[in-house]
Amino acid sequence: MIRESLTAAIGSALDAMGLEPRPDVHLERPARREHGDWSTNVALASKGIHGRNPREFAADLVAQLESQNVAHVDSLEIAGPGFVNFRLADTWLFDVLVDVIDAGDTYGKPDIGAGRKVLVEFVSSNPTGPLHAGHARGAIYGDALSRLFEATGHDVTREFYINDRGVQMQNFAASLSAMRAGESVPADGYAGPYVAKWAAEMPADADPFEWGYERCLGYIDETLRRLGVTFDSWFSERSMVGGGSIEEALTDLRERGVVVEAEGALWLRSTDFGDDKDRVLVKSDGEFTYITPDIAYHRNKYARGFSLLINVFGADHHGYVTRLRAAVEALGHDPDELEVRITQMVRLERDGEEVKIGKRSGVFIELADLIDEVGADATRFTYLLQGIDSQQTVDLAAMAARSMENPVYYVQMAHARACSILRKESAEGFRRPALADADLTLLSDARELDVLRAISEMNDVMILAVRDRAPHKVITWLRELAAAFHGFFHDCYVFGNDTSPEVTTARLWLVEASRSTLASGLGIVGVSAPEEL
RNA sequence: GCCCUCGUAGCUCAGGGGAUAGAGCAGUGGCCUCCGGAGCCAUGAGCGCAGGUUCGAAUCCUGCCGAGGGCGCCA
Repeated sequence: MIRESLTAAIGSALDAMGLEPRPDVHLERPARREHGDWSTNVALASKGIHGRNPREFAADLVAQLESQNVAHVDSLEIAGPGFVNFRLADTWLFDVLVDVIDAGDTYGKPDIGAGRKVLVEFVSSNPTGPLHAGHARGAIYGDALSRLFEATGHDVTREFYINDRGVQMQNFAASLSAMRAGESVPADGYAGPYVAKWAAEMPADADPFEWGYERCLGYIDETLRRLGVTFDSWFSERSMVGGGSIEEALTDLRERGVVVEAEGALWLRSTDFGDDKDRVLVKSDGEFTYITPDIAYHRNKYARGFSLLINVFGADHHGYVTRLRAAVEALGHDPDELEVRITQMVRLERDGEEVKIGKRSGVFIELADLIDEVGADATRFTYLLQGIDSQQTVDLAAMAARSMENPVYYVQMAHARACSILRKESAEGFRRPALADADLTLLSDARELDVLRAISEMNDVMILAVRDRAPHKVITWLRELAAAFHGFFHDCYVFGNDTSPEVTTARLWLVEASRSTLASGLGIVGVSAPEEL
């Protein structure tokens, strides 16, 4: 690949110049085409090593590179304070096309993980009611991140932690019972319409706790599946109570001397590990606080041999992060292996009016309703448009629109158009020569080359997206690729009246490569790639 | 009061310490004998404020202002 060959060429040029120690070489795609196809700032960045004027150093570097006759490189120039810009022949883009066709679905997916075991915990909502729209961001982000890890060679486990023990579950069961008996729900109970609906379904002899638990979790799973989100593992909090692992965690903490008894309670000395106050583990009434099973849960995660733990939390739980990290550190684990990603809130609008979400607000939008209204693909794509660090505002009508202004439709349309051209190829009975026999140099239109340039960026985008845990970078790139393809589609007819068979052949291979890359990219974010819309 | 995230074009948002900060929508103006005009092209407008680090800052650091969220022996 071109990045590797250019990096290697610069490296050996630096060696030939006797630069010690050899600096890291950063190659980038300049924002402006006038600055060439590729650019390196190494003459600037290594000023501390060579101590020379960066432009003079760059001149020597260019001379070295020119003597190497690097493949595809047309010309080199020094620009600005000391950048070295590479201007490449279009032939490098034809290699990209060949790479895509050869690699198929594996194109642009670097093996960064080398099988590294990653646990992604997300959603983990209480099994006391349906998922609502507020859960969508975490669900979609967690799943897309998992897909991104998988696509880059990681061994991913998606896990849902079930808080199936404690006061909330008891309130929920009590509410079901009361509703079933025609009584009003307890003061701290659940009163949403779904409770009445489920209570009516509940058999008279059912245990409301167990029945409600199954009913609710089944519905959560069903809703998530409709979004294309499936979990490999459902981890029950109750399972730890029966198995004694909470007690083991407490014993472990005691032996490590990081707990203290005071005021009738057992406290974790979390201030020793960066927390701003110590936390109660066992209340004076003998009950655990909510953090105690969680400590045991995370102790279990480490014990299962994952080398990276990722927790996706909503912004309303961010205050919990410090004490959780303090707790795992108190257990002697490396807190750097635990990464907590916080998703900021999403404001849903309809006609400019905020649509309220929240179980207790009366008019909450169930996630299932959202999927009904806009569809799984549009929901996923829209929620992934932006990074999770920013609060997001989305309009339901815009999300559901079946027009090119809707980014999900725009990208899927590019794929569908590619498919329509390939269908036309069959319909016309066109006999396309093998790729090796195609003359790709006929792809000389700026539109054609722009498509190849966009395709060529996939590998770099994947590296950055997984490094930054940022699936939205894949989305941004997909939109650019789709834009390039639409431009090509508009200006370069594959079966035009005055298109020669040779040009048709080259363009068909370009269409094939585009279709493959679009489908692959959509797969990484979990959005379908229909052949027709 | 303390902690977290954010502040970029009229709106929704991209932006890897690099060169003249990008895209969509909205606005204005162009372009339809042919693969889907559900489109394509052009055009105006912007880094909250003030310092600092650096050859170079939207990006890193500090302070201020503004928005959202969080600070329990609740989960």
